[in-house]
Amino acid sequence: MSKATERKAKLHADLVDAAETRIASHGVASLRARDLANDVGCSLGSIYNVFDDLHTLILHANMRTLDRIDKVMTDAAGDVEKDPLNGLVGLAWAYFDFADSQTRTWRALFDHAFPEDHELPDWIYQGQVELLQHIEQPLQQILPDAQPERVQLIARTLFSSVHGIVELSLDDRTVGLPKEAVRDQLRLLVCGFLAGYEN
Amino acid sequence: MSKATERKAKLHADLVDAAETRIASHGVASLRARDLANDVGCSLGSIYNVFDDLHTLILHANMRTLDRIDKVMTDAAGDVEKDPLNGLVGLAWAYFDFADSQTRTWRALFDHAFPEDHELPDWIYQGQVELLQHIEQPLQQILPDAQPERVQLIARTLFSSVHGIVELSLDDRTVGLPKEAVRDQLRLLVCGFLAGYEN
DNA sequence: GAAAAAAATGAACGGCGTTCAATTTTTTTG
DNA sequence: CAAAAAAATTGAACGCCGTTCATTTTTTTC
Repeated sequence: MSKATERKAKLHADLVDAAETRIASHGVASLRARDLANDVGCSLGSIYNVFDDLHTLILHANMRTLDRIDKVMTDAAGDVEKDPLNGLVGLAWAYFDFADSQTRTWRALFDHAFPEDHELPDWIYQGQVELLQHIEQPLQQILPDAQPERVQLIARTLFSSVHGIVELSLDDRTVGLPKEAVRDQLRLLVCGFLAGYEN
Repeated sequence: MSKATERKAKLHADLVDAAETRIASHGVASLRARDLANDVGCSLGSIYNVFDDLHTLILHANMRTLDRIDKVMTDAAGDVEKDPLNGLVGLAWAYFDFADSQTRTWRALFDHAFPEDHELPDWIYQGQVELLQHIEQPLQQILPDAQPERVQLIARTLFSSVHGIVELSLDDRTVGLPKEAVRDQLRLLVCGFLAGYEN
């Protein structure tokens, strides 16, 4: 790798690092190009030599978050195969734990409003699809006769509803669940919903 | 009412009107103080004679949205008392219909990030609590032996999960349900969850 | 080592929410 | 009704922001 390409790659990584740190400590809304340039010791203009705009930089930080959630869910999956229903509950809990312990970082995934014309890169979409696959696997076990398309639909329903519960419970300004109640309710929701499906 | 107070009240109303219109057509993110001043024919500074800041103005527009959702849910409630379970499904559907048909307006309720120090007025919180009461009523019928605090908890769980499904399904950039599948899945979720509760 | 290409720089631009000194209008006072 | 006080209106100006670009510096090519 040429010297210039090396430096460019390092600046890219440094900027995403700095963005992650600032998002984690102060939230994505207060991310500033000038702060980032200071953090990594480059000029303001250099940021735009590496990224099209700040939105793209945020997307890279968000991709790392998606990867970390994927790891957390992989760990939580444990022995899903033995007990897929409790496995799904564990996945929901893991999602909540992540969001609860890294709220600002997690929020950046959904809070930051990208311009409507700004199309998201495919790897962000793929990162979300991979999360869904953690759900689809135990789901297919619970509903062995269900067609894959149906399993995908149910996985999205489960993810969306769990996400809603987590989101509102972590938001002080909306009528979400108190944090202490989230685990119980997540279990009731997941088990109840799938009992209703008892294919 | 004095002449001055009248004019101030009119300007207040006009500005909220203009904000609603702009939010509905272009989204809360592109709301501009200068545009609003033009819309209602006042000067830039006059806005700040009526509202502390734009956030407060948006909160008033959002409050109107909450009121409209309350109306929609009141209508949807129909004869909840006859069939509370289907009543709850109807409430979920009504919420989805509203969000689907007035997406930008509905999104402004949750999208706009108010400064963390900026405390929300109590009437916004109350507006949300009123929505919950539409859910609590049929819920108490379905679970006659449940304590009110428990019913409140379940109502929040239901609202949060329905909200999550609606939110992600209306967002092109996340892995939500396709719109066509939302109604079915909402019914399955509500019924399944409550079946799991079968007191 | 000279020419060409690439990267880095930071001042400058345009747009934003908000402020404020100056002005006009309304209300109160005598 | 006039004069004084209070309130509202105004728009230029401030400070901050993301982004651009002419210029300078560094790296690569031959």
